[in-house]
Amino acid sequence: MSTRRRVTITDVARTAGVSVATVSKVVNGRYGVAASTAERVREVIDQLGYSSSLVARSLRSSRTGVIGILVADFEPFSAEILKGLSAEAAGSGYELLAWSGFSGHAGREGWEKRSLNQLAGTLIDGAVVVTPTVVDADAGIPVVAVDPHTGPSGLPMIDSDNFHGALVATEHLIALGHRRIGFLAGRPGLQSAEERERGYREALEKAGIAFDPELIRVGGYREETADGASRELLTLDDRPTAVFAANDITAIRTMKVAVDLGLRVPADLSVVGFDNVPESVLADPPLTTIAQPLHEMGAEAFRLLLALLQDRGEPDTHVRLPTEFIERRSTQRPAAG
Amino acid sequence: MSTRRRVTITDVARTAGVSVATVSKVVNGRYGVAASTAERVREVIDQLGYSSSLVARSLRSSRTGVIGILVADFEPFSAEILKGLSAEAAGSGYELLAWSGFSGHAGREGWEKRSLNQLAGTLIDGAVVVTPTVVDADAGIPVVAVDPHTGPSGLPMIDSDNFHGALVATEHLIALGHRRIGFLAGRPGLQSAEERERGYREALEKAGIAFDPELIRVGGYREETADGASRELLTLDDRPTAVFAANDITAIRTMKVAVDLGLRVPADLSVVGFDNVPESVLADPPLTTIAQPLHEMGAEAFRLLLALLQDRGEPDTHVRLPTEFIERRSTQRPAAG
DNA sequence: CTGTTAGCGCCTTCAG
DNA sequence: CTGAAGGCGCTAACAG
Repeated sequence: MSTRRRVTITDVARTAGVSVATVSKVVNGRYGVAASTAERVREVIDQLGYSSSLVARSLRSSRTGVIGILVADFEPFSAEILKGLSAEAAGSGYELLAWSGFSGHAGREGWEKRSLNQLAGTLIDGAVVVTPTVVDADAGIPVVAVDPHTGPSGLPMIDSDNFHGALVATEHLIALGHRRIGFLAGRPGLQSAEERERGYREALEKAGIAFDPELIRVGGYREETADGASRELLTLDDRPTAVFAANDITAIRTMKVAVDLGLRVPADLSVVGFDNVPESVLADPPLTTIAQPLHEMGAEAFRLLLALLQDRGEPDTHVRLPTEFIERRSTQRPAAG
Repeated sequence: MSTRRRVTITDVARTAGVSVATVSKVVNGRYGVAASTAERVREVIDQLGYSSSLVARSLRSSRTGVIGILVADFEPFSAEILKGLSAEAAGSGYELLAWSGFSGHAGREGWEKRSLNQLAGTLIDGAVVVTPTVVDADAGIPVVAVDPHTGPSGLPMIDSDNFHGALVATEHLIALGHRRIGFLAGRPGLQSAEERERGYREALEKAGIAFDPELIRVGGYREETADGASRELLTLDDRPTAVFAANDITAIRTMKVAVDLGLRVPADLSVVGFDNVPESVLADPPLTTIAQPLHEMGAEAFRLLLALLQDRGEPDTHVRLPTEFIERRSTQRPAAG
């Protein structure tokens, strides 16, 4: 397949009969090159189709003009963040490099740190890390976290009002008449996961419903981890009549599991999600959920990072965006009133 | 912000009291290092949080284990391709690097070639290019194109049955009773854009409806370019009662423009899109469209590229996937029967 | 104005 | 078993 080698600056220099330094100057528009020489070099560049290697260039010079978006996976949540960020970055002069650091690696653990180490300082000038559980406070470059882990990270961060959203979601189910409400928890260690659980508990308490630890299972935000958990929940002797899943993906998964078990949604089981990723509308039935302004979160992350890169803006900023309740068709009154 | 420098192999070597070569061997699991030394080095690595720089590594060795997905932008279409590709790539041993090569650059022209040149040979082992209009036939690495430009490229490619999809979309409008049907064309140069126009014309001809060049405007697949075009279409003296837009994004945009002009969709204007990106369901009203199997296309692109990387598989493969008609609520019979 | 020199961080011979 | 040396493609000083 790959017969021809990549054309390097050396090839251009040789063909044009000048030194590599001269070519470099022409490419970067530095002064100190005769117009005629520059012209000839440019011709050769066009003819050979040369373009400087990002890798070599970034190894040498500290600034690359590239911003990294580090995600575990390209799933619906990170994809929406990416869209929002991309729209905001257009015309900023920065190129975007989205990196999926998880794929193939043994442990899901520490992908954020590993990815950051691999790219920071050389390839990228700054990074936005999506749902990190561990991050180096100081990676050597500005870093902004979207929906990060619990506890102080020292990182500027963007998230949404997870507690309030979860409260509203659970209150919606309670208002419908549900009393046994299951909770499919998120990824342990993530702040959003904890806040959503807190919102769930708070709503229960406010309504005077006793908290039953049996009704909480860890869905982990991911399809693969949600199946077993929701199955456990739905096969309890006294199974819940409603489930609040900590994100849409696992909520949709729960609906699938319910159907497999012969339950109808929402007739036999109400389900509420969180995020409002596009997939939630496509689900059957369309999912009632709590919307996070994902595009706005991506855009805000970019703005924050840009401020950091330009040495303005507080490093300990915390931007919290509001959530919104979206009622669709996966919830209704419980069968037995 | 960036106080501490990135930790390099030299730091590890110095701390562990060995040479960089030894550290390199430990990292890459090469033989020829005493167990005790290796152990000590590993400890230092953990302690310092070292991880080899992708840039430096890839500059030196030809293989990086990274696959690039080159897009102009992270918009709904490429995001779906990305999701499908990512799911397929999980566990393959390859890391994914999605690169948005357009942002900030002067000309939209030639982003594919530029991006490929910048990354190929150094950073990535292979690439999937999404909707390229120009590509170097031989970039030095295996390349797969998704929904590429017109004419022979010499590249393995994935697309869907654009002609048939467009035919079905237009026939749907005709069957509803529409006679003046506008077409909002796609990005010139892309094969999909041409095929969709061909399908539109073919349907008209089969139905014995005279083709009116006034009813075709170029939407260019993008929001920014679609606004003016659809406005022109909808303000014609004898305006169309239905519009078939070459993709969902511009179809949704057309609905917005229609509303701005005081038209109701679908009562006064029917609209059909193409792609079935998640946004089409979220639109108001939900968009009738032609579905492309976007996730499958991404997955297939990865499979093809993998085959190429492993020196199996034909370089001139062309995978064409079927489309599917999805009726939602943006189309109905024309008002005046 | 142009070429030479010295690395950026890493990996790979090749000696010790 | 370990370390020193060279070079990947490029840029920034510094000579000429």
